[in-house]
Amino acid sequence: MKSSSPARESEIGQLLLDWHQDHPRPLPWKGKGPYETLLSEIILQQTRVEQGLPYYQRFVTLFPTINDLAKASEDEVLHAWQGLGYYSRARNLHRIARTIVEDLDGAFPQTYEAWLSLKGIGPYTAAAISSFAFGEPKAVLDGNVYRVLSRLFTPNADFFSSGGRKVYQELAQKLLPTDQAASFNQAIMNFGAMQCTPKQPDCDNCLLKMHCQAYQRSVVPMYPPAKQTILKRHRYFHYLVPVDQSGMTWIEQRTGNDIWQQLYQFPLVETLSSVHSADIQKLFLNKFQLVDWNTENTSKIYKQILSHQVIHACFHLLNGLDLPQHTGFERVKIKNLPNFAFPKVVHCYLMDYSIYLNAIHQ
DNA sequence: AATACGGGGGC
DNA sequence: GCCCCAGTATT
Repeated sequence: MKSSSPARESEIGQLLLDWHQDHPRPLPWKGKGPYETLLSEIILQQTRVEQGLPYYQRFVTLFPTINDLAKASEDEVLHAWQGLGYYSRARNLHRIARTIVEDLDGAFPQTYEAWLSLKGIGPYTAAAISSFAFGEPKAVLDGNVYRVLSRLFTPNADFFSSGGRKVYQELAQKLLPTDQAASFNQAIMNFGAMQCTPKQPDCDNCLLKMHCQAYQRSVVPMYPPAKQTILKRHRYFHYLVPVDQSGMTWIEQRTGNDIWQQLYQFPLVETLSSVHSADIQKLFLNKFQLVDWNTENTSKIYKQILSHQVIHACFHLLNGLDLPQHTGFERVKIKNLPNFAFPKVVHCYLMDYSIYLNAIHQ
């Protein structure tokens, strides 16, 4: 670790606070109560301010207080969330509101640990809410803070591992003046968003350049280090949805040391490169050599599906069926399959004894 | 440690 | 069109 001293750390902390004073970013949830803080922080998880803003406005209009949010049905909350993505955030937010109103008598948690114990609140959000709304001296560590710290101190630690993240958390904590936690957390995040930007940061006009290790060594573009990318290969999943005259289909259970262990799926052949339809058919005939089926019919039924999202949807469907717990093909009544839609990627229609899978794009 | 969740933005 | 994004829960 590069040399650093408490005096230097507090100087950097003060400079960030000064910068924040000179570069205010007024947002509607600033300086409001814990409810508005909670709303904004959940909405802003993985979401840009510009995208989240209209949703924040919608929520404070529809649900002005935490009591209104707790009283609302989950359906109403999800509807207000529509289009924002990561919908479990909405469910968690709703549950948190009910917990606070019903279990905590309307008293908001105040400490970092208390917030952290709620589902949907992780280390970042717990630090953000407890510091913004209650002055808890806990440093936030989000993507902006990570970038700023990385350039300032160029620590030899991998942010994307649990141990490395701890190094960054401690760096941030050391900079935080305990009596100005809220302002400091705002300051360092805004500094990352506005000054110490991912691309083309304005280093010439940066009031931290004297303290910035990356700048001093002229290696700012090298920081923060990119997440080491594990070599990704394409996997092509070809599903077959066979249906016989009696309205039965086949499914299989995944085995082996791979994703989705033990989960059920439509019969699958996997290839490492894309394959023409005729060749896929041969692969399936090979796989099903013991099964007597009508090639002419089935050839029209299978579809080549490349997205793993489809697999995910498949096991949701198939898990709902009561199946024997052993490996191999199972016969299932096609008419017993529930009427379902693959979320976002594929719609499934049941027509006569055939299933058609259609890729759709939203 | 790896994976899923979901939109929008950038190349 | 494809790749990326960095918070949280789950496995």
